[in-house]
Amino acid sequence: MSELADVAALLADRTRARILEELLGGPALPAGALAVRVGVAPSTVSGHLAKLEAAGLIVVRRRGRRREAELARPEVAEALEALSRLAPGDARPIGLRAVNGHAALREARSCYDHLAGRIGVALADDLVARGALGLEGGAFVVRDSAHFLEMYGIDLAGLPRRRAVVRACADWTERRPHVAGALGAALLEVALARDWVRRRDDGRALTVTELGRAALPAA
Amino acid sequence: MSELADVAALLADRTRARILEELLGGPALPAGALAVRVGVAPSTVSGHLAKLEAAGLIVVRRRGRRREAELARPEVAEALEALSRLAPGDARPIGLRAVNGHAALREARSCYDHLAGRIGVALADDLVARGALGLEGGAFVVRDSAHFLEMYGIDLAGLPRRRAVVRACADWTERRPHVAGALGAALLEVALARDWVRRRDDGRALTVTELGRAALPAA
DNA sequence: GGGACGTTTCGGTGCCCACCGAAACGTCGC
DNA sequence: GCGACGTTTCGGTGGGCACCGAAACGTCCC
Repeated sequence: MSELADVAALLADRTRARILEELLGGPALPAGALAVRVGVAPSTVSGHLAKLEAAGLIVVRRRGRRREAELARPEVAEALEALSRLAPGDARPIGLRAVNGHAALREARSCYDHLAGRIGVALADDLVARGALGLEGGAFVVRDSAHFLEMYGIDLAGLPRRRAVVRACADWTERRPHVAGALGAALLEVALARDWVRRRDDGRALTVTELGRAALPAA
Repeated sequence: MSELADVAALLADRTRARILEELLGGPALPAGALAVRVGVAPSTVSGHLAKLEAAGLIVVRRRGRRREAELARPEVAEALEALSRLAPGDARPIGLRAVNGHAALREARSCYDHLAGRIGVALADDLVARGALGLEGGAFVVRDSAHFLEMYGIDLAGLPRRRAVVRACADWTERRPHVAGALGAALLEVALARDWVRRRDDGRALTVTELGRAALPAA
């Protein structure tokens, strides 16, 4: 009964919540770096990561002598955002206030592992306009004409099948769907690799480069 | 810092989680009834309700000598559902398993205060088809031709303005948007008043009556 | 192989909080 | 008014858990 409380208990600890918020930024982080960022001993972080992994909220990859943690699935990011919408400081009537101080976040940001913000929404619109995607009742479907994406080095057939290939994700600031799922992650990778956008070191915000302004449909 | 953990802590207690799950069913419940349902002393429930109210998760109305609690806003229900999607038993690949035992829930159920399930989705589709609503990028907008709803005793102008008049709510079992917000709540009220659907006493599941099968677009 | 580095395990300490019962408070009905 | 009922406040008890430091473990680099 009430597994809900068990999951919530994992997020109820300040340190674990901070860890997950750091992971929300996108890139996988090793335990030691997390310890510095949230200001606790490495041993403490280690214990937390073990619990989060056991619960399936994060996955931990061995990478050399360090172990990098990242969110396990998009639902985790969605739950985190749904919870922060309940926070007292978040009583914005129509959805801005908290973001106003962060203009960069409105322009372009990564939502877990895919593009969000105005750029993300514009990209989704563009893919629909080009016929690559269809929007059917709030969910995206891939259309045959999506093959032009292979131009960007995205192999649709080769995308991991563990998650929905494409999924609509209601954007936080724009209140419009953008492309999440494996395709969304692949698109963000392409944008980073081609230097259209760059991660700002503080986490989830992205900077659109000159190159990106020329290449991306929204600029 | 990290208000997320504070909110999560409210949901992390088994008893409080049970209380909120009961409230998810829809109707407001007095403290004593909650005590019986979750199996703790009334004094314990009283303490929990005070905390939940202080945090703005529920509102408590005085009604005679009893105090009835209900969820404060749709975001609370959304966060609860987002969290239960993380529960270990909920590892359904494409979104069924947990509901399979509850065929009634798939057919029609109330999601916080509006119609959901197959009926709820069909209703939303129907309203779009009739031109009452438009679906613009994942959010519903009210169109002029929505006036025919007044036939059902729904006064669009008289709906409370505190919340979005109409809002798309991604349905749990159907993965399709249905009508939430004040209009969604009003529609559920109409359906209950005209005996198209009846609440089953166990909470959120609804039964579609013969009358409803004739009147509702989906049957 | 040896030493540095990142990570984990373990024991011990301390705090926070859910629970109940008893008593006080407020409301309803006669 | 006076009981009955629903609810709240308060003190005391108990359990669970986050935290750290020290030591063990595994991996990389020279």
